[in-house]
Amino acid sequence: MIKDDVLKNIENVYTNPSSCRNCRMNSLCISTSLRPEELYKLDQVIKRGSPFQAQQAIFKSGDKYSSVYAVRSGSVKTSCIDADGREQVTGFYLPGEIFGWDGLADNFHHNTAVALETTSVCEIPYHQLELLVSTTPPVNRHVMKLVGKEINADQKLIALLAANSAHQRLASLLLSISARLAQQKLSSTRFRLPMSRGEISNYLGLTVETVSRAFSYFQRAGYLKVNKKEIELIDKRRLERLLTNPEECD
Amino acid sequence: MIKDDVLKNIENVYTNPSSCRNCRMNSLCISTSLRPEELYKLDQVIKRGSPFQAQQAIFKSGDKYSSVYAVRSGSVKTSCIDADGREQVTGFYLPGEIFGWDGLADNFHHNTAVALETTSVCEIPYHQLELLVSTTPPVNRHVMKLVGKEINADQKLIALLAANSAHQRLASLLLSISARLAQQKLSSTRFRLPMSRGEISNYLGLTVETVSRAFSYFQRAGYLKVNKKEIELIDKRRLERLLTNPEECD
DNA sequence: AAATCAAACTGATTTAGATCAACTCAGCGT
DNA sequence: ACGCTGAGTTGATCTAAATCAGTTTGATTT
Repeated sequence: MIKDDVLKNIENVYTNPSSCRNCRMNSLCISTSLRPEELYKLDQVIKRGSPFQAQQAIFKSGDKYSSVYAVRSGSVKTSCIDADGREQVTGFYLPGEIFGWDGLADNFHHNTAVALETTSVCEIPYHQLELLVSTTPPVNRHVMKLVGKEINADQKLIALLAANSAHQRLASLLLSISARLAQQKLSSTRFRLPMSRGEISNYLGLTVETVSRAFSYFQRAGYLKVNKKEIELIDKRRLERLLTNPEECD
Repeated sequence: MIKDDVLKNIENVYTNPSSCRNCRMNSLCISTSLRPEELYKLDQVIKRGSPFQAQQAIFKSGDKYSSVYAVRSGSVKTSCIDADGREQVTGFYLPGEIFGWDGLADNFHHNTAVALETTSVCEIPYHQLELLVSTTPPVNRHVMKLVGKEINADQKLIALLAANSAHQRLASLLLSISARLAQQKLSSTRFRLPMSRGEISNYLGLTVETVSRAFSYFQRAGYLKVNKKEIELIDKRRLERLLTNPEECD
């Protein structure tokens, strides 16, 4: 019977280690709060390709928009080319996070997405997701939530860039990464930054020198320890206070 | 008969001056590219309240998210309160444009929306829109397009704030407003800015003094004429060149 | 292990825009 | 017709971050 077949597949969802059901990321990702039937449908639609190498593009600006992506392991930056032809980093994505909504408006990507290290992603073909959305209201609600998160993240960055000092911007990025790692039950105090100083400074609207000096200052002030990309947050409390206060310098 | 009733209502869509069908904005707004039946359903759902006065809030940060809004006439700013308690303007919305997606992620508004002048809006109750989305694929596609536009606009602003000078930022805002007015078949060279210098400078991550000086510089350089909020763009070409070039000063 | 090269750090100097301080001007109420 | 208020402009000064100019480190090649 067809019905038996479906049931057997639903069972697979429970045992297949690469299914959404068993994915370590599922609490953040697209499958959150879906019921088994919905999860099964989603699982059917997701493509799990081979990993991307560091610096490899997942999609490029101008590409036809066909999918959104969830980071499974590794990390990704998205960037666009602005009016004067320079790259502008618009986001960093860690495991469990979704990227690729930038093609929604006109079916072409405006961003380029690049793996920052060896990275595997789940590809969710947008056309399929659209079908799922229109037949399964909880999926619709969840997709809108994810898109909403992207909007809120972008607006948070706007506020950061418009009104905060170099120290505040870097502190904010470090605390954001820390909090996002915590959500994945990873250490929020010791971690390795997947991106270069150049990528950080570009994202924060600063120069590499300023970012480098900010790291040195934070270390001197005892807020953290840096060794290249290795970070240990020592006094998170004071970093947080930096964000709200006009900054008591040196 | 019920069917006759429906037909009669569809007819009303054609004659009722406040229906989406007859709205001057409909080429930009949510009703674009919808077929008569879909348009009719949308029309049924939209609330058209009495206009808001200047400075009046349409929704406030923390409000339960229940609707998105289309500007019918007038204009709106959205802003949020950032970490250190100061206001940060995140967007300006002109006739035909949609705002209010900031509540999508968690059903609470993160922004406050305020009328910049006497403004009338169409309110689209989100729950109803959600129903419409799940029963009418073209509506779904259109809603995703609109949300995508918001994401792209936010990312464009990120790039502007991260990498552009004061002159470039102001030029970019003026050209953006000009282009958006043109879409409404309004003059793209002579217009009245609905927002104050303070709101412009906040949005662009600058001070009022810097914005004021930039206006004066543009006028001296013959790019435009300013009289308080009245703007006449004289040399749009050169303003555009400002955005791409490292800026040939004075 | 010497040579090459890029990323990151640090110091000296410059500068765009912030800050501080007047001043102008258009309402607006009395 | 009067000051009063707040938005906007302009000028003088200050400063955070950019720019310019090395230096250090570490990875990769030979």
